[in-house]
Amino acid sequence: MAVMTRNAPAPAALDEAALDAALKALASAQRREILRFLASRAAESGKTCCTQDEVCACKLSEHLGLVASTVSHHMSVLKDAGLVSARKDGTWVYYSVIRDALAAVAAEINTL
Amino acid sequence: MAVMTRNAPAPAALDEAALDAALKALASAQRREILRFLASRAAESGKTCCTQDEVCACKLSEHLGLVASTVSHHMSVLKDAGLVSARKDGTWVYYSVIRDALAAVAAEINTL
DNA sequence: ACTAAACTTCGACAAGTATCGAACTAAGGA
DNA sequence: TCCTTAGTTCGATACTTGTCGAAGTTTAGT
Repeated sequence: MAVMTRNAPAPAALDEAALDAALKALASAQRREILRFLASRAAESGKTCCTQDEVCACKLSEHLGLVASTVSHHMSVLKDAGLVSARKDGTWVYYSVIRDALAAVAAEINTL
Repeated sequence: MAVMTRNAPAPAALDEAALDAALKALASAQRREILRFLASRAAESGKTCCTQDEVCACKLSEHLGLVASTVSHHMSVLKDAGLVSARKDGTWVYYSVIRDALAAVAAEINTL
């Protein structure tokens, strides 16, 4: 489900509030590192909690050296900004980047 | 409007610190409004202090409804981030957008 | 039911940011 | 020289953000 337009035609224009949230979310080195980590799929492959293109919060915690509550905070900022999606499965939460959203932000910057 | 397809060679990759400064600068509605205002050339034309593609600080102050010192603060954030350039002429300072810098930030976001 | 694991929410504190008014600097006139 | 105009710098205050540890929630296993 929800694979949809891989051809990424129109990333859908953002309103000012959405752009603001996205840029505030991106204006943090830790959160950009999270996005890069998700984008790289972290694919140290068959670990217990991560599938091929998703990463669980515990991996992020380990990777960044931050406690779980801090990671949770960053993830909710990214989620609220529409830059990542979360999928819960059992006790784990798998995150992945929403590439179209990043593309939309990039497009908005170019039209500033 | 919009001069469009400039050959946009290579906007030059940003290092992490430059990207951080640029995104922090962009993560403010007031500063984005400043960039839009500069980009539109504000060209209410032949006013006393603004040339065709540049805007003086006093115009920004008026446009945003902020006192001069606050505008000065925002402009130095934008300057330090490399997103605008300033040219002093007499008692006025003319600002203009550095479009390549915005393009570089957009490109970095797309490669996150 | 009890326990453990994986998150999230809450409360607190430190650090950073936005804004103002006041004081300062620089440039052009009268 | 004195005065005015355009901006910058400084100091204060209010707001926002990043981070932690502690407590709460949800899910799975025994």
